[in-house]
Amino acid sequence: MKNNKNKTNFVSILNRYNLNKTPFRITLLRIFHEKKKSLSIDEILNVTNQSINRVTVYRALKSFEKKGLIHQVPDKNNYKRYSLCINSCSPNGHSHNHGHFICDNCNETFCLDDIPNPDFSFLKGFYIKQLNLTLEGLCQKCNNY
Amino acid sequence: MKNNKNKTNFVSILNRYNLNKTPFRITLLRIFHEKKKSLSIDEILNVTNQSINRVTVYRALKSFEKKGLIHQVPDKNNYKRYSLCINSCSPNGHSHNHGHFICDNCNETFCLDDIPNPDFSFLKGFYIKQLNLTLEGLCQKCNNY
DNA sequence: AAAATAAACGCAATTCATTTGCGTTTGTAT
DNA sequence: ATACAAACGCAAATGAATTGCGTTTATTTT
Repeated sequence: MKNNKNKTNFVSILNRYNLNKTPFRITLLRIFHEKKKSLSIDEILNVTNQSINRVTVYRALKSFEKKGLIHQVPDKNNYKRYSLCINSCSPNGHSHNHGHFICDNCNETFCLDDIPNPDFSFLKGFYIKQLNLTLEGLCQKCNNY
Repeated sequence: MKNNKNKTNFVSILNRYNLNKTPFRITLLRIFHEKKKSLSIDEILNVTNQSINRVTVYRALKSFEKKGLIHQVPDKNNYKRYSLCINSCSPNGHSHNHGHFICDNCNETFCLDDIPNPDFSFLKGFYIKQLNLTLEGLCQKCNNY
């Protein structure tokens, strides 16, 4: 029951974002919701047990991004990482005011949903469209060992 | 006179950071000081009129970074970009509290030296080593047209 | 100041994440 | 049920960054 309900839920999300509902894309959306963190291509492939072609993952991520369902997040190693959009994203553009914490040790990425809004009034004449904030250091788990 | 003085200055900086003083590395350091912004490999090559090999630039940047003279900054397109370290960087580690503004139009990158320090006390248990702040939008020049 | 050693350099070749081409399969709309 | 568009898998291509290696230049030692 629960699974069925969730699946329906993911399907309706894909519907809302005008994305085709293939088995893999439903799975991909579920993975993002379950992991609650940013994901790299390899992390996705590991979860899916390599049953899906790497190129398919790249293309799915790209179309998810284009429709405003996920967004790219910065990564230490200049690889691509994606994270679910919280809100106010659309095919016309992304707008994010949440930051990311990347752990130097385990390489996990955490979304910081509520960053205190810094005062950028000193940037006279600049039009600020988007704020990207990335913290690096040690996450709770790695900091304790 | 002025040029000579500046050159001496760059040489002494390279000395302080234990870097070899080849003609190109002196030039590279000068470029960073003149441009006062983050630079990509291609931007550097353009300034040097392609008179230097691309691989040499990559290696110089890497050794500058290793010694704590420059640091990598995030880039929209996942290419490598580097920026002068303001202070408190060493071979043992980088620590930056300044942010960067990237213009969507002209693609210039501006260092924001004094960001108001946001309050991250809500990140209990996390050890924050580095803060990367990137703003995207339009710079003064592009905003006025 | 010359010789010895280490680092920087240029070139060609390699690596590796990401993208593209294309024929086939699957999802969606008529 | 049929037609059309999008997704898929495979192989090949792209392109930023790295590596190997022989040569040149900078630094250290004598």
